[in-house]
Amino acid sequence: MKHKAPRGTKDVLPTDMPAWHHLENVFEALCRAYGYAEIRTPIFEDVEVFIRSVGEESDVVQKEMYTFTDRGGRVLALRPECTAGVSRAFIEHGFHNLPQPVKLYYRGPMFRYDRPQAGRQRQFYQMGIELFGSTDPGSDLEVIKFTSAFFDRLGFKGLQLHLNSVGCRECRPPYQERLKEVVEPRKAALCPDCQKRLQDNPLRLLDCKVPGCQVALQGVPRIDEHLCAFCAAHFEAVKTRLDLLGIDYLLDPRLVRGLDYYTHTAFEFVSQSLGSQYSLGGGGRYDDLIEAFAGPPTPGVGMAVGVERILLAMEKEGLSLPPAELEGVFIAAAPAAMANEGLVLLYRLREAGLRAEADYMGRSLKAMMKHAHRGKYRFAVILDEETRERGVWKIRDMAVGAQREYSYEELLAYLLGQRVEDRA
RNA sequence: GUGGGUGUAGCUCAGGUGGUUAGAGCGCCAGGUUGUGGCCCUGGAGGCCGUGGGUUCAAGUCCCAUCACUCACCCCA
Repeated sequence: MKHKAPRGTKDVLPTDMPAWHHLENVFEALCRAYGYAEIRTPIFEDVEVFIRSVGEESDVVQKEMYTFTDRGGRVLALRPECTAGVSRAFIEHGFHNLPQPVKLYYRGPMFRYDRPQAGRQRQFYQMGIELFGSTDPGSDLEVIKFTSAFFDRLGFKGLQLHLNSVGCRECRPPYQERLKEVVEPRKAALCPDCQKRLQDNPLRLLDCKVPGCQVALQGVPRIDEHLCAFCAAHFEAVKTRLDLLGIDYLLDPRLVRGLDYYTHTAFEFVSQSLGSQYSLGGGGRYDDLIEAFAGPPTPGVGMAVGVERILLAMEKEGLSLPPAELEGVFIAAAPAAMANEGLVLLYRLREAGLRAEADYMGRSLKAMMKHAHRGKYRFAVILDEETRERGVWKIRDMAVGAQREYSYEELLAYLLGQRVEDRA
């Protein structure tokens, strides 16, 4: 084969679409209920947008970005996530002048240059929400509850919600210093990556999975024990609200998340059935992000879920989609009829918005019936020499096999008036 | 970026130690006594055996490279 989809990308085929649409429909129904409005931002931005938001030191920026220079010499990058772009748009369009909070949702492809694996692609789809303008713990709760409701409606059982607070610019730096001090003497026991992290981004030490590092880090100070008064109170308030709504969570002091803009609440929904790419979605609070873009200080909290990964998990857990209904009309007509009244009927039905199809392949009646069956059409209209002579139209209900004859007017009234719900 | 596994029809997979015209199931197409789907039966189409080199009289089979997928690391959706 000469050309294949580029490494780490996938075609989403017509047969995949029912599952995709199901996810999108469930997500958008929640957005409506929760009051989120859609925004679509460009698929690429100035690299700076991502460096400033996601973080210079993050893996995403360091080694996973698709960066390129356009013909005008602009340095751009395909978006590795969408919070940065949405935040940029928030400032650019003066959304801080709107009644707060401003609640936005998005969906679309993201790009990360990473080694592909099941559940990890170079182009993948995320759907996410952002709530700007409030520090109220209720807004953290809303975002988490939204995510949890989303997974519930898809039929997930047993997903785990990991929860942590990563502090704020008041309490995180002192904590990071403490961490450095404590870990420094044990430096020799750490993996090379962690030795580097100790310098650049000590928080990331915490979620290293190398066994040696975990041992070396035992008894290290926990961030949830070093939060400032504000952060501690905020975290408590979020937890209280989760309890109130009966949402189970697992406190995970090692949950750090790789995007540097997070402050306070960080959370992640984790699947047991997925191997190492187990995170189905996550998010948190980012109170300094808008300011980092030179916008007016504006807190925010948001989340994103990964479409392909959810689909994988649903398949593994045997979660079914709503069954496909029989729908529409297949016109099984002899050639002479199809050149005349069959053609007229076909477009009459289509103009009325019905799913209607006829044969272009010169099939026999038997083959057309089979085709109508496989194509999941509800009705077959059968036109042959005999029905033409008698001036009647045969219609067959494929669901039950019942068949009857109508005049043209009756047929139209039946198909258009009652749509396709009732039986022949 | 590091290490392991895999790569044969549209799909899921068979093809001991290299040996003629590469198979099955599903799907697709056609037919089963002059045109009515589902079940069943029969037949047909469809494969540069991922790609490129090499070894050999002979390679789907062995070797090397490359690409892709996959698992783990890493990272995260």
